[in-house]
Amino acid sequence: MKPFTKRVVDIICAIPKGKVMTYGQIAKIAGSPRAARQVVRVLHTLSEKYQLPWQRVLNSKGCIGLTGEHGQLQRRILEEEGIVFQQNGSINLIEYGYEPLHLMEEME
DNA sequence: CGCATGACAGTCG
DNA sequence: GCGACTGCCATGC
Repeated sequence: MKPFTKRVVDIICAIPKGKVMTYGQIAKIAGSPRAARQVVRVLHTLSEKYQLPWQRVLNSKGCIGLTGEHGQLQRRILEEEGIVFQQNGSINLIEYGYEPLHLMEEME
């Protein structure tokens, strides 16, 4: 596990219940502002090996990237977490977006 | 070792 | 505000 990947995992695990984060946000905090793709890969790779809260990770549009059954499942889980979806099918990042500022302080 | 890819993001028209 | 293009970086073949 590379440092970046580990960092991403740590950040994702740090997301509290009822909050969500975007791939770009996670990537930026992890140390690579342009590594949203790697965050995606980490989720794909580790979500089945570890118990990562992948359902709390969304894209910059505040919407789930999946449209299949996994997407439906993710949406259902988020609703269980207390998150309310908007009529456009996305989530209000202003309210549910999680900003782990304490992690950024450690970076400094 | 080089090419292709990916649950994305940011910018441009 | 939305659709198309490009950038990024690790992983897989």
